[in-house]
Amino acid sequence: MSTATLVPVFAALGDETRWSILAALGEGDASASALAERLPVTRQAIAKHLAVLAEVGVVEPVRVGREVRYRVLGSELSATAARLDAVGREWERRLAAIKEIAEGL
Amino acid sequence: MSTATLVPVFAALGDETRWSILAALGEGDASASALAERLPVTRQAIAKHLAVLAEVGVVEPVRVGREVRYRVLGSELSATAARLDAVGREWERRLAAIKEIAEGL
DNA sequence: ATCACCTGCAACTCGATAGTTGCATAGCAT
DNA sequence: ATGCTATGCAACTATCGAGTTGCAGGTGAT
Repeated sequence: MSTATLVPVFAALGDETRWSILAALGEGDASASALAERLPVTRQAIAKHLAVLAEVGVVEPVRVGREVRYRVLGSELSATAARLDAVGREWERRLAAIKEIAEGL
Repeated sequence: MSTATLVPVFAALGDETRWSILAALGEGDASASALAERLPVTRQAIAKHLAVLAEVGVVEPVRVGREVRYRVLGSELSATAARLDAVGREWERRLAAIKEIAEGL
């Protein structure tokens, strides 16, 4: 995956409310309505957040009868982390190389 | 570090312009003015972005005479990646445990 | 000393988005 | 069939943030 698709994931993860939703989902799959009972925001707001999270693949909708439960995809977070780590290491490598050139080694 | 400090980092990384700034800095430290010559935004906009990035520790200001150059701290990105990976793995672990209980194993 | 250049601060515009309320729709249960 | 509950869609508000212009203050060089 390219960094172009990486940025929206970070944008999605850059919101406290979404993390509280993810934290709640960490205790088991839940629907927007169920989450709304535990969080201080309305169901519609949560539904929007879930849509954002689903869009970037951090969360996955699962139909159960008439309700739609959401599941956290921790593997996606780890995959994103792996890409970020690669970027960080690459930058370290390049700057180290530049530093060496600057020092005339 | 807690996830409370993690969120602002993701918010900072959830912007394309900031990534273009980071990419430019990857070719060597540079000041806001220098970056403004290479990017399609004004110096002040870049200065704001650099302030955001510095605030979360992704970038570091270095005074060189009358100018302020910025350096990317790739290690910070890797550290953030490590924390995100830990969160992702923890979620996978918890959901796997819940699944086992649900299946009566 | 003066000029050129870089940084810093403030005020403003504007688009995106978090959040709300209201209503319509659809599926389960009795 | 009817009522309860869940989702979906739409319109609206308000706040936040990205970007701009303008100007003041500092620091280096000649």
